[in-house]
Amino acid sequence: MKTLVVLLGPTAVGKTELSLSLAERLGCPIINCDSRQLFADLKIGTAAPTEAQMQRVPHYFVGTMKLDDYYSAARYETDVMKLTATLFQQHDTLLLSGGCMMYIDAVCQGIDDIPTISEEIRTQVKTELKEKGLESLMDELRQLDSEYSTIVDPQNTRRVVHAIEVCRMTGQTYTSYRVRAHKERPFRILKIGLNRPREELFERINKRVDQMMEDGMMEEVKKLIAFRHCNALNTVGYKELLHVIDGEWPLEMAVERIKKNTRVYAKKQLTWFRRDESIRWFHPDDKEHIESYLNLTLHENQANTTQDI
RNA sequence: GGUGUCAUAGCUCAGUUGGUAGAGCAAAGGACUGAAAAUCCUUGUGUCCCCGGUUCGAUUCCUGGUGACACCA
Repeated sequence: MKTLVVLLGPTAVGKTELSLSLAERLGCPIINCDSRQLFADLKIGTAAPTEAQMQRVPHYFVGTMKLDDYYSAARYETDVMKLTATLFQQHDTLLLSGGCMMYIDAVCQGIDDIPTISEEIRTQVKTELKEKGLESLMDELRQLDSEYSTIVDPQNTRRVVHAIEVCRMTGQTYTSYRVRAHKERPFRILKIGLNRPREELFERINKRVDQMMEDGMMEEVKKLIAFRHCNALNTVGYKELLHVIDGEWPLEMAVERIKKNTRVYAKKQLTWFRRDESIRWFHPDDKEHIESYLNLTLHENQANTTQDI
């Protein structure tokens, strides 16, 4: 039986470093699961694996996309399933590493099969939102999909808009697509969560942001101004520095905001992970226990397979 | 040494004409299915510096400490 080891945890906890040594130990490549490290031009601000690190261990889905490429959790699911099907022919174990909660779930549980919204309908709804406001869209949603309209957060523009897009696109309710069925995977999934005491984590975040600034984060952002309207740049670090470039914020304030927003992001990740009881938690420095846990579980697995034969 | 001002949440401070207190920032909790580092929701944490006095009641007024700051010597 094949096993996908999922290494997850809040930002800056130390996933990259540990993933390298685990991958070397397991003799497998690393599949990135960070929605922003996928973009080629967001190297410094997303703390993407460096050239040297990727030389040590082959990585997939790092820097593979352009800023204006369209991407989604559903595509990620498809891409990863395709990739693992190939890689598992040569490896018994694969390592997926990252902190993108929704992408992890898309791979581990699957995501509903919803048609991709056409550009036409997207702009249509967007314009209506601008002209008539969210309340009016909510009214429409009550008409189109009354069931979802009672569940959705009426203040959350994104959710309301998307539901309406699906209804218009398909002529059916969004609810009818929202089955949330757990998909069976042809491999076993082992989730390893990394976490540290808050204080420790926050200190690492603060230091890492300072380091990013030293490493030329500002220059990185300046080069990307032409792409500022891409969703990929609606990312912690980039959006704050754009305010500096626009002369709206002093640099110092932006750096503080980046630190704060990164802390908030880490908290959100932890909130999401907390409800996932299948995660086995470790301190990133506790390599010994992580490795022995992996050895034991993978070994056990092998023994069982042999017996089955 | 003298005089004055101040002492309230993790920080900066407001306030209570005496009925045990609230803003900003920081922080905490949560939601989440094709934009997810996105998007959205909720929450005030307190020996009101300490000992005593007045009072039914003191964080508030008074005496005395302690500490910080300013000015004068």
